[in-house]
Amino acid sequence: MRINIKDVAKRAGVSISTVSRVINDSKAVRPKTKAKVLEAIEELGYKPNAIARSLKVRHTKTIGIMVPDISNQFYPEVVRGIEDVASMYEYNIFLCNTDLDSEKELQYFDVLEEKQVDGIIYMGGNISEEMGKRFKNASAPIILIGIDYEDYPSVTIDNINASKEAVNYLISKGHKKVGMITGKAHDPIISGVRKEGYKQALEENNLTFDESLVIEGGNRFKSGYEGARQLLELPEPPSALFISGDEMAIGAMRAALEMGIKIPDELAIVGFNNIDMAGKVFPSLSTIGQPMYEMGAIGMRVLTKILHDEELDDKKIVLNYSLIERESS
Amino acid sequence: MRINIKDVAKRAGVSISTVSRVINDSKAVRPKTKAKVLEAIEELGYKPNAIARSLKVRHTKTIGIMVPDISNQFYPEVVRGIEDVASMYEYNIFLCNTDLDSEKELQYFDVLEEKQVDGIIYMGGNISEEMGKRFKNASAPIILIGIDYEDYPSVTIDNINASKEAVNYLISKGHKKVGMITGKAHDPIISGVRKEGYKQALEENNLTFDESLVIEGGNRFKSGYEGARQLLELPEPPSALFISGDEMAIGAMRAALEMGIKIPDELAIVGFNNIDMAGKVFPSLSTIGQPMYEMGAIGMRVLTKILHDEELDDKKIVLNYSLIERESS
DNA sequence: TTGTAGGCGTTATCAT
DNA sequence: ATGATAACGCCTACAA
Repeated sequence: MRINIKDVAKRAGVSISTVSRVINDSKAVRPKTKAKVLEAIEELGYKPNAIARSLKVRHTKTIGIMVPDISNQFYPEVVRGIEDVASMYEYNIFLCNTDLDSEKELQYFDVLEEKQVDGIIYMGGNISEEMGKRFKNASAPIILIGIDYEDYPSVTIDNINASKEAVNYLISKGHKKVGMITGKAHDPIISGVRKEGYKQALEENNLTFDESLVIEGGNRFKSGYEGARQLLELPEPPSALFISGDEMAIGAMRAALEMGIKIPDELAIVGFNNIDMAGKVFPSLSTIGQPMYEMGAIGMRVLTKILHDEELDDKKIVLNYSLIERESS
Repeated sequence: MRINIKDVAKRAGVSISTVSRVINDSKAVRPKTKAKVLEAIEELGYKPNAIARSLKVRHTKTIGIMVPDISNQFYPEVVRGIEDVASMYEYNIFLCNTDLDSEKELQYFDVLEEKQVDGIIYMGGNISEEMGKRFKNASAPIILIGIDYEDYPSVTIDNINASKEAVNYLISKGHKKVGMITGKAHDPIISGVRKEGYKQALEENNLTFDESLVIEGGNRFKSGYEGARQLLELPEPPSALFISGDEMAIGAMRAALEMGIKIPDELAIVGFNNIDMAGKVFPSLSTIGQPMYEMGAIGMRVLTKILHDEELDDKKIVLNYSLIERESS
């Protein structure tokens, strides 16, 4: 049987209140009795029950994080960032994989609230209407990472300018025909916004946008591979590819290599995200770097500020991206 | 103010017990009153407080998972496996990154217990003495993944035979001089056991073990890169490398490629783990495949069995590894 | 079928 | 400086 505060009170010959006082070291308690209590705790191997405590104090020191898929390259880094600062402030994290499935999202959101998390960090493609309602009625503060929505605090990068810069860069290298592989069509940022940046860059450079040069991918290696094959088998294939996800970009490189197309001489590629592997593959991948760890860390940091009623100088944080030139371009 | 069971009781004009009964749909409750209650719940947007519930029922439907580093290639997969089956059984997971630091491990273990997790899944290099004590006194069942210890349930692969098979394979390809890059020296499995397999294979093939051909790495890309350079610059460099981690192996490939050494013609490499990227890099990496997702899923499955007092036919589960031949060998 | 009340392990207020 | 005691929100005998 798990032992509780009462047991140690008895053992130490004091009341449970003083035991409580020493474990929270609140108020003054005579050194001598404190010692007695500590001793009892030690002997009994007592550990306070955080659940009971939470019920009383009305917070749990835990936060929930909703992420599409932790096994997807992009997220472990940001989750790590979150967890590092969470643990600094003594929060634990519930990890929830939503697979971008709005049913799952809703469910997780509910249990997170039932479990009385102090805050929620949300990552995902887009916020469904139903989810929006949940957000509105949420009893815990919500932070968005990688996405923006209404007036919730968020940390993002400027995806549109990042994309524009990527394809501008490709164009500046002399490419007249640059193709693109996006994410799933319904994803407003990986597909929507980044494609918009791509279009704008083309326009600014007086190149015509050609729908047949952009392929809808699925964010994973395979769709990059297949997308690239499709593009590269065109009668007049593009000489450069902007791909809105590194894993897809690596798939695309693979396709090119297999087709005997030389990178970067015959085909230049720039990806997006700067996942860990981007710098490690051969040839290494040029890409737009998102500061993933920082996005997580900063997101969690603003959450702690909200939780501790600290002043928030900016609800909408947009971090710097960077164009990382490597061997693929 | 968060609304509670009392509020809905009042609203529905019933007692809190009947409300409790409908939300747990235990016992019979007249359809009509049930409807009333449901309606009240709906109107009020009531969500049961799982903390209060946990305090009463003495379990939390959450488990803790301790992992060295979620941003390290190997773990996201297994965590995903864990989470998938956890969510099937309606458990949530606390994710803790220990960095293999025993201080952190101890701390996390304590808060996990204070937060009354129903079980703990532990992954890590080795179990310190202090940690062993914690295990012994733990009030929650513990499952080990990727490591074995005393009589705790564990799911692993046969690392020694896996390693042996890897280098046997290399030798069968005609290599007489095969080097190795291990993990950190103190890690009993990534360094200890896998190195042992390497030695045994050498021995079985009447090749002499040469300490200067094995380098202690650090599990990451960089140490693979540096280790390979070191080995490859030897007057008589090995023609094959067995590397006890794919990320290091990819680093090693990189080093070779930069040195103008052709893979696999001049240097064959086989790694360990079969991380996601192993099949995606160029050239693709031959490796020992650990069923990472399954290890997580199965580990969690046995935990649920323990939690539900189901029969456990085997405490020590060892899964099949597989030698995956790709382009690097 | 429904309601009353005690208790889960704490914290915090109010006495002492 | 310390001790009783009433919550916190829920579940569950037991009673009605």
